[in-house]
Amino acid sequence: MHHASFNPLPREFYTRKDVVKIAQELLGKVIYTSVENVISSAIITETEAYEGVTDKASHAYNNRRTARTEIMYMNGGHAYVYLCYGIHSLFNIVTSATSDPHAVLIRAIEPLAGIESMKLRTGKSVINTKNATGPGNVSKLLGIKVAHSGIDLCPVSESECEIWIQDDGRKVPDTEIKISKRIGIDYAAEDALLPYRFQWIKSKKAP
DNA sequence: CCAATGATTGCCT
DNA sequence: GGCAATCATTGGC
Repeated sequence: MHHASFNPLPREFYTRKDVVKIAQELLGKVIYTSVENVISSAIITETEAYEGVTDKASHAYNNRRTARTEIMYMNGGHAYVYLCYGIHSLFNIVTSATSDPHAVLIRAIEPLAGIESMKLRTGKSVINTKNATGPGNVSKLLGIKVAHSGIDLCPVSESECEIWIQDDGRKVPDTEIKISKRIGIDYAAEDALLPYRFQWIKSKKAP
């Protein structure tokens, strides 16, 4: 049922205009990382959309361009990774076209593979394989660092890529998607209320 | 040059 | 619920 052969999402998935729709569709997709000769993977279970130049919560609000945010102006399908609070690397996926700086923040995952490496990276003896929450933790588990900012998520060959995302066939029912306002952006005034946060809350199986 | 700060986390009471 | 940790980035001087 779930196929895990190398099959990255195509560029066209990321270059669409509607970052909110893409954020929702990323639920159930699988992130793969190949760092330090280890493959890790995890299902995306929580995302947030950041809607470019019109979104007060976005780093690119009002066409703000700095060395850091320049990555957001790349074509869809690139990684935008930045350091938050001096401690945490936050992994985002750039979407839409070149010069339209949309991005999706990955906030929680369900780890699948590379669990032993995740233990080493986090220093934890137990990894939550049901729902590992927190964007800083996501990057730590998968080995994603600020140095990955700007890399292409649409690689041609498996050998030369460090991060990519696949649709491995998991269906996320609309009834299992919780939509709410985004976290930690109180400074964004009325935009802090936008329903741009998506969580896959799996229903418990019947006994 | 330099002070302020953040798309957070984990540990405290 | 409160709050400290910790530093690259940012913007102002």
